[in-house]
Amino acid sequence: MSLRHLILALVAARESTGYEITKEFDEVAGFFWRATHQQVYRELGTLADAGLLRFSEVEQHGKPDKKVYAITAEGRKAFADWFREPTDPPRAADPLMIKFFAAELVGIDELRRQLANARARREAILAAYEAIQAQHYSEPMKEMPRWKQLIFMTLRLGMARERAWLEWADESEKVLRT
Amino acid sequence: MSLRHLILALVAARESTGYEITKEFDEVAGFFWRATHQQVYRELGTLADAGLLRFSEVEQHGKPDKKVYAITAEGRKAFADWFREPTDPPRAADPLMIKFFAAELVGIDELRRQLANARARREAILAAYEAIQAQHYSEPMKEMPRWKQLIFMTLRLGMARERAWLEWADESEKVLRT
DNA sequence: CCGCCATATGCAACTATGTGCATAATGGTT
DNA sequence: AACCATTATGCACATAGTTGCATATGGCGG
Repeated sequence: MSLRHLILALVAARESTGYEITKEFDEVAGFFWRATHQQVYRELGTLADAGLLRFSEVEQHGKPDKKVYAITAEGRKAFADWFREPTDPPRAADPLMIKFFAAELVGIDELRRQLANARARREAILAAYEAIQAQHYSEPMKEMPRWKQLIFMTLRLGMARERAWLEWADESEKVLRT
Repeated sequence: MSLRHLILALVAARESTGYEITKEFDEVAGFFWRATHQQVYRELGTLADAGLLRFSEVEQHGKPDKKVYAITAEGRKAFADWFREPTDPPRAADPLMIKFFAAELVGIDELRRQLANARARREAILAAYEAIQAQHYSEPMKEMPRWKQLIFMTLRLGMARERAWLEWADESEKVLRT
């Protein structure tokens, strides 16, 4: 599992509570990774049990108490070990492909509608990425600190992916018009 | 779940046994979808229990007996209903992005190695897709029957995806060299 | 004749992820 | 006073997917 390692990395970068990590996921959601607060709290618990994280309970006034998690030496080692292992390219299973595969059962018109719908969603995603770029990554890459370049490259992958998909959709629409 | 619907579509296209469907998955594996034989047999059972498929046991000589599954009217309807629902674009979570995100914890050199490794795998995948195209889809698309066009488009998406990734990798390698 | 391969099906256990619900403090809104 | 939003954490259950093991027939090569 990789969520485990992403949380490890987030906590390594900055000591955090489950709530804060969940918010980070919500903000970066889509162009990188997704996780619900349940998943986050559960993983934090598992990681703490395994000794890869430790936490201290912090009392607050005006807000409920919280648990601040920090990475341990063991956690750092586990992360580095995982990092050095080669990563399998993720399988990209798109249910829309099932619709292509089986379109003749239901009708090409309906497939066209499904494709148009998927296109609209993808266009919205790309627009959101472009807005993030315009807002946060408008300076030339050479001027960014290394950490920012790296995160920007993850956004660039998201954009490249959506653009490639949209070009494919153009081609598909052309074929379906015939 | 979508595997359910893919199996429904496969059985609708041609009455099949679990074994045959598993082989279809192995052959199409990667450019479309993946499933183990366990998953396939389990889904077939579930679908039959739900009345979306029915099966007849066929005795064979020289080979173990088999169950041949066919789609029911209910199954056809369930598939069509699913088809008409809009599909969420799948979240594309790539663990390599975690490595970009957290590279400074482990070192940029190691990230470069990981990127080179991922590139090699992606290049192999693209080469495999291109081989499939050369072998099975070498004629102009206009000359293909509709069903073949549609399946070819799923392969084209796989190729578009890998090419986009490789272009992104070029860009990333350039940035990491600085 | 022994082991391997292809055909054929399946259970059990585990991991991963998603959905729904529950709780609790405080401050602001209607 | 009732309700909602924000901060903060978590259990229980359901669904999806993976891994390991089990079983059975029969042909083929060594």
